[in-house]
Amino acid sequence: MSRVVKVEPLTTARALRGPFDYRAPEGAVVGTRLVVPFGHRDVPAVVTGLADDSEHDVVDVRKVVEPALPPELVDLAFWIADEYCSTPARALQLMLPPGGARAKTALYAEATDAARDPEVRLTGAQRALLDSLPRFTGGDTAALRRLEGRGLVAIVPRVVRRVPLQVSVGAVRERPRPTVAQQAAIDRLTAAGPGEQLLLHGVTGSGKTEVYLQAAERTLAAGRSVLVLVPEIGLTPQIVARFAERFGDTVAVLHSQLSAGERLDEWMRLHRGEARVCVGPRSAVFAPLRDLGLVIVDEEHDSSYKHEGDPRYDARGVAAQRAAAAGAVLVVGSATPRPESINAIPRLQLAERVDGQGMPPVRIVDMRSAPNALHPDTHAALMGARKAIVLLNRRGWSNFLNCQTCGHAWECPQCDVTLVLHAAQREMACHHCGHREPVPRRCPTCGGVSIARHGTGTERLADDLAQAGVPVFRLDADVGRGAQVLAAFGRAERGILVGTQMVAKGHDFPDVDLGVVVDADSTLRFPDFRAEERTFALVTQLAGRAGRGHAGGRVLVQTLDPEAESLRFAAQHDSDGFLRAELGRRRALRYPPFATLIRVVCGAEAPGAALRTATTIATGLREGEPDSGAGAQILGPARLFRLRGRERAQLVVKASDRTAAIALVRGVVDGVAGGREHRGVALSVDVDPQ
DNA sequence: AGCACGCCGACT
DNA sequence: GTCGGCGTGCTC
Repeated sequence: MSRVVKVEPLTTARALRGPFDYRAPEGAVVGTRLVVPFGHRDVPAVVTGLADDSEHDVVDVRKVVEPALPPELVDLAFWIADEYCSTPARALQLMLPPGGARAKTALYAEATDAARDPEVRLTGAQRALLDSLPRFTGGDTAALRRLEGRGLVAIVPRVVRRVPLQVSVGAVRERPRPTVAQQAAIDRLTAAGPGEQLLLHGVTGSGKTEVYLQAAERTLAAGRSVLVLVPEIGLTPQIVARFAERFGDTVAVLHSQLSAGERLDEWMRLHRGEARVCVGPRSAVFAPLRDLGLVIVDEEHDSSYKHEGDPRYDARGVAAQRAAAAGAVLVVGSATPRPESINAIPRLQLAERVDGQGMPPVRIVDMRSAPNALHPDTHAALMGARKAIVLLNRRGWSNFLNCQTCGHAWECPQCDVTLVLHAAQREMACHHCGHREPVPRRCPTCGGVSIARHGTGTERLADDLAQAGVPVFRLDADVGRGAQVLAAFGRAERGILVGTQMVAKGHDFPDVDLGVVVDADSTLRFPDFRAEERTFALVTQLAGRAGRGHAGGRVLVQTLDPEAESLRFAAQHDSDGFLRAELGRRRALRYPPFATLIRVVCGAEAPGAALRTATTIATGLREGEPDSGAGAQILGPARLFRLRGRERAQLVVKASDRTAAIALVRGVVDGVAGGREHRGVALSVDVDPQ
């Protein structure tokens, strides 16, 4: 029995990391959760190791907290801390069971032996009540309490499970007969050995989900568990429903739209091994599944797999690590796989839709001489369509207001961006920090009353189209229940679904006959090496949503750059051509997957502090680089726009040796974070930035 | 990161 | 006289 536990206190400080030693409580193992006295306060903590003695004077822990974390998740946390240049404590925070709720109990009544005595005198109602037991007391608590008082009934609290899924019991759908291509993929997946990775590249509608389901079925039959990651569960209820339908109670879901209680209960079902399939978004990669046999990452190109807080983990990378550590098979699937995946993972293809239809024709619409947000041809097509999906990646009414007299532009007081007009709320909002202010009546600088509204967002476009007399359904972060909007659009005979990127995800409606990308340049012009990939994926995904019905369909893509390669390939549905060209470009420019990028962002309120710290880090990196073996270029530092009142600066490391580069950055950043001259500067390291 | 300790200025 | 400013140092 070890006498000392090695403990990681769950603090957020970069400069502070364990392990710290405490006297081992009874039964402590790796993963045991604790509250420990730390400094002048009590702090939650996790046991990360055991030892016989310590060089410190150890003290007792305050308490042991149930349930413990599975030890594999403790290992995974250390891997994340290293891989994403964070700390073990921050990584461990990600693994904790959902907080803010306790197990729910209700009163449960059972008849005692005394109740069986024929001498007992009861009214008819009491007899009926006794005969209905055992059950939860429900509305009969008072009556049952009276019987309890006579010793005829025992009432005890019992844990009740909160159930987030409506599993349609008995509605188990006939499983479709796989196509030849699906069967080949299923067989290949089933034959895959421990730790093997496969990429399922299937066009929209090619039946990837059925392949996942059958692979999952075989994994479960072999006694192992299955993890299924999806981009955003609110917009992809269909895949959850299909897993639930096929596997019933064995499926647990974990996502932010569940109540805290539901989330805890689902987590506990996984922890106890009652549920052996977990479906969820990014954070579900930390689900406490045991004996993992299959990890599925659906829509693997989706950027929501990247976490934007510290640690800035990539759930795709974490999923691969988890699968490798568990000896599980990893399957990543997409109609538009990332160049990284194509380069690294053997591919299984599903080239045909299961309904045998081809892809809809895509036309590129040249906007260079069009005065309005919609080209006249687009407008005409929309008026003639039965059901259309219109994608405009800009929320609000218009994204830029200025005074026609003096030119004053309205900007966020905290961030260096313009405020976006939201007409329905009669306010202007900053999309970065959430700042809001009323719509101005006059210019604060010159008093002018003529204010121009530039640019078109989803709110304005939806309004314009509704004016034209077509039923419009708007879907973006400003409208509450996205699933309800999608359901209403699905039921409608006719109409236009207008929205941001989310309209191109997950759902499928058989009768959509037109897809429109209003402003393909909004992703294309983004100053980012993934701009081409994003644009290609967006157009291809939208094309996949249009033309599923008998009438066929078509797609219009408005752009100021009709020659853009990503649009040309998307219009030809040539994903292999696109990937070949994109990989060539990435190789030439030394971008991922041919190099690793690491971004370091410094932010501070004090003027100049962020840039000063970034410069110190850049200097440190340049000095350390020759000995590191990372083969790294250090780009920057460069100023970023101000955010939430904080000045920011970033630098980027582009390296050949990933592990060496991560070690180099970690060393320099931890050194700077530990020193006091850069206090007040927040440091964020992003390995593989999006 | 917190939190306490400690050593200096302007108020009841 | 004390209340409290935030510089400095520590957390098994």
